Amino acid sequence: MKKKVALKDIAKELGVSTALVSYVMNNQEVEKGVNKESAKKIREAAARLNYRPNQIAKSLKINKTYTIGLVVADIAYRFTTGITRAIEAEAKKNKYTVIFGSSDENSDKFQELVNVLINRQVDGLILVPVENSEKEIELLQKNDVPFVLIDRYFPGLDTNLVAIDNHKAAYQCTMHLIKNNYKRPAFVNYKTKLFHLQERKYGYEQALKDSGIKLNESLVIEVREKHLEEDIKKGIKQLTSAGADSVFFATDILAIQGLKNINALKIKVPKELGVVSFDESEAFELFNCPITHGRQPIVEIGKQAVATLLDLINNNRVKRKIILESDFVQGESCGEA
Amino acid sequence: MKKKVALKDIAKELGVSTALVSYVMNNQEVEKGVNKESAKKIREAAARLNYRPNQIAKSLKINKTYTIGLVVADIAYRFTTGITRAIEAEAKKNKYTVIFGSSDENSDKFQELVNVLINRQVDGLILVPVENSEKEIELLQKNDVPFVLIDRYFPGLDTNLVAIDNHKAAYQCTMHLIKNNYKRPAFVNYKTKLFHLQERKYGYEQALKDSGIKLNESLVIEVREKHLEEDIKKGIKQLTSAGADSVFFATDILAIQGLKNINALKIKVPKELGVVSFDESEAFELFNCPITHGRQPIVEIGKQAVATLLDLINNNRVKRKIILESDFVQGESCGEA
DNA sequence: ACATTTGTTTTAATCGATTAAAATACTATT
DNA sequence: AATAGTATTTTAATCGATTAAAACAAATGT
Repeated sequence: MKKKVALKDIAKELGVSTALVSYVMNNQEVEKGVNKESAKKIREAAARLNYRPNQIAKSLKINKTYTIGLVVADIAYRFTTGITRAIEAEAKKNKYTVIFGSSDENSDKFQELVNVLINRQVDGLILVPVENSEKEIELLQKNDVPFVLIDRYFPGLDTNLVAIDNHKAAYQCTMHLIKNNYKRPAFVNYKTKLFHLQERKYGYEQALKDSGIKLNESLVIEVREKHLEEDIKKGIKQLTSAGADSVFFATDILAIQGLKNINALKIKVPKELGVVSFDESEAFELFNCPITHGRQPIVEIGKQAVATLLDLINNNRVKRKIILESDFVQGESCGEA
Repeated sequence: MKKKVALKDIAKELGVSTALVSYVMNNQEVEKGVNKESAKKIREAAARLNYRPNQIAKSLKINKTYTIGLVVADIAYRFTTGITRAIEAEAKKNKYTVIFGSSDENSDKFQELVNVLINRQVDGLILVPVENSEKEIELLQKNDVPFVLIDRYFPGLDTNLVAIDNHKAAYQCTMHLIKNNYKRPAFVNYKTKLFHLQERKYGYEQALKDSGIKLNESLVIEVREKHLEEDIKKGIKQLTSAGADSVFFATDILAIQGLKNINALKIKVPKELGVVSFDESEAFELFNCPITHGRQPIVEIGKQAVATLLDLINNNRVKRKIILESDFVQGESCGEA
């Protein structure tokens, strides 16, 4: 790479000091009372030499990088692409850049990523925490690193967060099945300790309870993330033979895998099996019928997360637990009501 | 944020110089002949004070950030999630971090992203160029910025690149239809100047020619990216009424939208219409039958791109145009052969 | 003529690391 | 005790910016 042009080079070229050049390059010519002629010459020289300020040197001096670190759970999730877009857009509005990494639901990788980002002096972090990452989160807290959790959080930790009311959302989805006259709704979830997915389970259970339907353990399927395809296949078979008349998938990924198997078994949706999913997927578009699903306000989550983080960074000691409502999108996969 | 612990703080704590601490923190104690006792004390103090090296200060001094800038075309593409994963993994093996941004197929945003990354002193760039970004690419070349183009490139520009043989891939896909006795294969593509998509078109045309099938303009659909849904809908109607017996979609996104419409029109695949796609999508899993498609060697593209870029960065003046072969995945959407 | 004011520019320290070269502290040898 | 040799540590410049404070220059007032 060609040697880069520095402030010094412009200064030398014109026989002025670097201070003057710096003032002009930062558009402080008026405050600092730089002669108009000089400013013009400096600007011209900068353009001529194709000067690009070294952001790193600047950051070192001002102790601020205007960078947000974002750690997502898996780059392949639809939630991830959405939230990344939303956060990038919102950050940009505030002149921040986003550096981004995916933990792939692995707590070691999560920790490593967080450390890399901190070493790169990001001004703050937006995190989608993974299973077993509480310790790392606590450490961040202890070290006063500005951060906001999104999508997921730990009820035992008093952190800033932006998420949705998963209990309510799941309750709503399950209730929708029941109201549409399904008597034996099954539930497919990950086998996990993650709070937000536990909440979805409790929501499901609460809906059954409030409707006087007895919880049937063989209608609750919990699959291992590492053995998704295998476990889902078994799960769908189990719930059909256990007499489920409908199923609520806790995530879009689970729904896709589930529907794949439902297709393979030639089970008709919604006639033979009602289906509700939480979160949607592009894949749903190719299914025989539109899938009814809960929908997260992704853009809003991104906005709130960035806003909260910037407040933290600017030393406004905020404490915010923002719980947003999710939408519900009526499809044709479980009746019309 | 709590004031961070610097080298100086450790040095002061122990009453030694920063040089000594630096040597130990970089595991150069043996080369630099640091006393074992001292090294131990320094390490302990670093741990006790929770020292985290300031990567920015280091980068400024050594004039290297160990960072690769990646600009993708759209974060929602499946190609993007795959290539990002592959590049991140490969970069990590070489102790590089990836900073990443999405241009959303917009050349202004592309240019802006490239500039942000350069100002942040990335050591090099991996770029998926967009329409009308030639000028920016030429500028990079003129300024000796190390970069590698992937997926797409400009035949008029002599740059390092890693891509696939799109002509051949499209030829193969089209030929597959013809060999399976389809006489009137249609082609759905974006309306674009992008070379790689033009190549796919030429591949389609060549296959027809070599099979003695006359090119029928009304079987070639070109949709505007900004009006995808609208144009695809019209296009599918057009090609069916023009008597197409099969269709080759130039990308997975086009295929999804196309199949959605094919479903809506209750056209049976493969009986009434054969389908081949280039690139696959998770969505295909929910279609009535597995979709036959060309597949890019994404991991390999990522590996080669990183390898080439690192060679460039390390001043090995390489010139590489790596054109990889794509695979072909047999489904059931256009016969069995 | 000198002090004061206003306008413009420079000086020099600083951010947190790295590192070549110099300095200092030991040990061993004669 | 002087010298040489080795081991260990410190000094100080540097990367490319920022910025408070000092310096300089020209214009104005008395």
